[in-house]
Amino acid sequence: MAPVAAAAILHADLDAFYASVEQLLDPSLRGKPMAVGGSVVLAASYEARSFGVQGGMSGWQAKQLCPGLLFVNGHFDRYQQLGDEVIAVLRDFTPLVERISIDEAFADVTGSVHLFGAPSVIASSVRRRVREEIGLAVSVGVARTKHLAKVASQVAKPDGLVIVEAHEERSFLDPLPVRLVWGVGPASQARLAEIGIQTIGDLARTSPSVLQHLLGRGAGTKLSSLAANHDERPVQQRRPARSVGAQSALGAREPTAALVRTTMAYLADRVGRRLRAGGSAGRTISVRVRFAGMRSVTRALTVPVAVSATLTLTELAVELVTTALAEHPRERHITLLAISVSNLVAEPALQLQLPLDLQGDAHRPGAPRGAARGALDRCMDAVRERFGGNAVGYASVALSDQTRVPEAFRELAQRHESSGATPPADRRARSGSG
DNA sequence: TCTGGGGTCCTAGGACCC
DNA sequence: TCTGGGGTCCTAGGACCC
Repeated sequence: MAPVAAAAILHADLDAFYASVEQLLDPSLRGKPMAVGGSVVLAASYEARSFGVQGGMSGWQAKQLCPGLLFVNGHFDRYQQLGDEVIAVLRDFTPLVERISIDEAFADVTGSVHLFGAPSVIASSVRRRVREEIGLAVSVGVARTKHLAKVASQVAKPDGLVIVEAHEERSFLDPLPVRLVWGVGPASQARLAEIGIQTIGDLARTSPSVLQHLLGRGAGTKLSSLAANHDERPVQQRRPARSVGAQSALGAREPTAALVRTTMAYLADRVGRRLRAGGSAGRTISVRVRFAGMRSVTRALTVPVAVSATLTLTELAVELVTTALAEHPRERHITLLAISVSNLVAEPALQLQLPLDLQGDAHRPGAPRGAARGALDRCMDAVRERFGGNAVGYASVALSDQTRVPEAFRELAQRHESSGATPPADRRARSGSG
């Protein structure tokens, strides 16, 4: 009898993904400090990182650090496509692939060794194929658990492979900074530092009750078990989304009724479209209002029937935002509005919105009611699918001035839409808005 | 000049029911 | 009329991740 093979998990993480894709597409960018974005750095090449440029930084801050920094617009459709191709390479070795973002995935290759060789061989094959067939560098960590594999891939960057054998897990983890533990961010890191915890080894030597006291019961327990290297989470092929949201930064604006209505219509439209495209609807509608100084409040409402109709979402969201604003009368400006729909359920064949509409509030004359809303949405979705995302829209959305949102982010959010010619209807709407 | 957009999970308190 | 115990659902806020 052969011994039972130890579990082997790969974590594959593309290096500086957006920036690397841009360098792949445009050879003149290769070897140069460059970033995707403009007002904000979405991703920085390794050449830029050596100057201290990091994702999330403001564009101007990045320029201070690296005066020669080149900014390019993102090609988000290409990111999605190339990310998909990398995942497809992983799937050639095992069906057990858990994608956790556009550029990152776990693969359980425990059962694949008979076909493809040892985990280290598989990892090398993945890296070679991604390099040769797609043209990108991917770092890979290989270990017995997801957490170890993920830590290993971080250590492997850039363009490396780190294999953690079962007998060396402790010696691998102990000297690493706590920041590499999944779930330790700036806040936890600061709290841990206060009691002298710097490394994962320090963390592992700290009693769970101390960590629970410091970070809360849930976080403390989770951290203890990860640091003690007890990670039993399986690679899960697909988890359904638990929420769908959209947000829009506004600068500092006076929260007029018109601004709230227009922005929430725009956001509800995006969320509604994605819900319907995914065949789902949600019962809980949450909004977030951010005031100057990053203070923010959230308001949520759970309704008896799941909704996905744009107009219904808009009305509920406007009401929630209006309530939140009324409770903060001293705030002069808002800097962001957001909507999120959770408590998701698979959408029934027909929208069951009638009970909600019986509330009958907030309807403008001529606004579609009840089941008509679902029909209208489906109609507009179909037109958009054929003619592009801006072909039709609710008047208030088409007329809205949402151009403050950086182009890159909007393209990311709207990457499924065609970039073809702007239909006449849309031009009229825009020029009509003055 | 503090920053963009899309998510997940956890906690604490309250309402409500049995 | 008040008390005790237990469960579920909802809301608001926060930390964290990519």
